[in-house]
Amino acid sequence: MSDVTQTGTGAAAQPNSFRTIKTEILRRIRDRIWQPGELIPGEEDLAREFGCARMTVNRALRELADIGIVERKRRVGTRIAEHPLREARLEIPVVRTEVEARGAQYRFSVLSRDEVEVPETLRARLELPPGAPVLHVRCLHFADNRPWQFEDRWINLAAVPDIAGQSFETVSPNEWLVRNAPFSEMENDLSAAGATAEEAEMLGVSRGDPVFVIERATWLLDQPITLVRMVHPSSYRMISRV
Amino acid sequence: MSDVTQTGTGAAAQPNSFRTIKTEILRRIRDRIWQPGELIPGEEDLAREFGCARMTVNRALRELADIGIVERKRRVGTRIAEHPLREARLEIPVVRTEVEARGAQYRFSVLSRDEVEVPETLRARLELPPGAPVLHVRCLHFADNRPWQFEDRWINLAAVPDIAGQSFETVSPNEWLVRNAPFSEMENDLSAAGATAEEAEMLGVSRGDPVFVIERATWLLDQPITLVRMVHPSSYRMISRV
DNA sequence: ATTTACGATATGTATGTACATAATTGTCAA
DNA sequence: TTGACAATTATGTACATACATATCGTAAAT
Repeated sequence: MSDVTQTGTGAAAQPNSFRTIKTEILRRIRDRIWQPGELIPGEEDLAREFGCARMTVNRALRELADIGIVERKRRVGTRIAEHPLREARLEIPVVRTEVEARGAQYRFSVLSRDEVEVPETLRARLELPPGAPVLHVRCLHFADNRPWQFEDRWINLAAVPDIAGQSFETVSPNEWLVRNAPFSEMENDLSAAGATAEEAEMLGVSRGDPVFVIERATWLLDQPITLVRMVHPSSYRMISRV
Repeated sequence: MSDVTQTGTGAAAQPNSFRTIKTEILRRIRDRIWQPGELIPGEEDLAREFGCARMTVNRALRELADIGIVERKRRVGTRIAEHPLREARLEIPVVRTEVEARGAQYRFSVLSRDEVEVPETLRARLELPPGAPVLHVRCLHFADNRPWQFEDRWINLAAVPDIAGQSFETVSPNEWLVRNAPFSEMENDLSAAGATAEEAEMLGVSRGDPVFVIERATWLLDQPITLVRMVHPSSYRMISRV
């Protein structure tokens, strides 16, 4: 949400833009004029105060509610959130980009590639019908020829039929999907675990050594796209700044 | 963004609500009617097609742009994003809330509490002047009496002087800070590691066992607030949905 | 050929009005 | 006292209109 856009011209910013109102409300919270938990004036009142339409105040408040700064209830009003719910934004980069951003040489290799019927264990997790065809791909990604990520991915072929013809010689499944299969819902599960025998071998660590695991499932509306388990050696760090 | 709200009454949903349009657009993307990178019809056209006002289409498209599904440019139009959704939002909950949300009993104990001059190793990381007074607190958080998180925290006393008088008998440092020390910048570093001797003892695991580590630093503008290392046993999962 | 100016156009936003919906409050009856 | 129900009210959304703003293409000027 880039709210930094300005007029560009030397002209003063609109005094009654929803952005102005948003900022003013944030200021009043910061300066403790409105305390957490407190009920603030209604849209009509604010509109009168700021000399704008109720719709404008509505948009400002709605966007503040979207990011958890205020809480709104019909018939009740708008109140400053008690615990200004903080959230960090985690970037979800393409592996290649991530490796290259660290100045390392990127390389990947496809370990296996099978078109199969969805195993029962995955069926529930991905919300697929029994016997649905899926593509199972296992990849190893390298940074400067050292194992960076072991990727074990299942792709719903019904959702992404075009991928069946892909050889993944130059473009990794990860990158292909990012470019060709949009999704609207995503679930990420981050954890630490001990490396399984397979993971240990792939990553060049010992069995049971700590590894950083990202399990991600994506959907477009209700249609499952892919489920992937990405395992990194413990030197991996996931960093986010807000 | 809870877009699941429905009418509740048996009545059919408004055919021209911005939600309906949002869903229909997502459907067309899913069904490959509109491909990634493709320019879709303008707001006017869509409004005509759906039999609604342009404002309604505008809101649908704006919200889709907010979550990265489409990209919009003036004079150019709206196109399906090539690389949709590149970030996930991770909630940063209060430990107590997090534990209680899993239906477990929350308890914490303060292991140590010292006011000292900032150690040289931390000075650079926190961008503090040499000799700055800091509060060092170590806590153990429990879920149903099982160790949940080992917290090792450093607090910049210059930024949060009020905390010096806190005993942390009922309110944990974590919670106190969330409620009393707003911050504007945050840096999170997530990783997997092998438990140190101390961490292993605290968490009731073996030394070297995988643990999930969150290291977080926060600032208010340029002023450092706190640096904390939170260590969880490997059963811990950090989940985010988008 | 290159730069500048300008018009066309799609999105961005503000506004007033109207009605829908949820939740609280007050009223009345069992 | 309690429960049911209606009135009230703040937010939620739809719509038509008007104007603002960014940017592209093109034509004119250098």
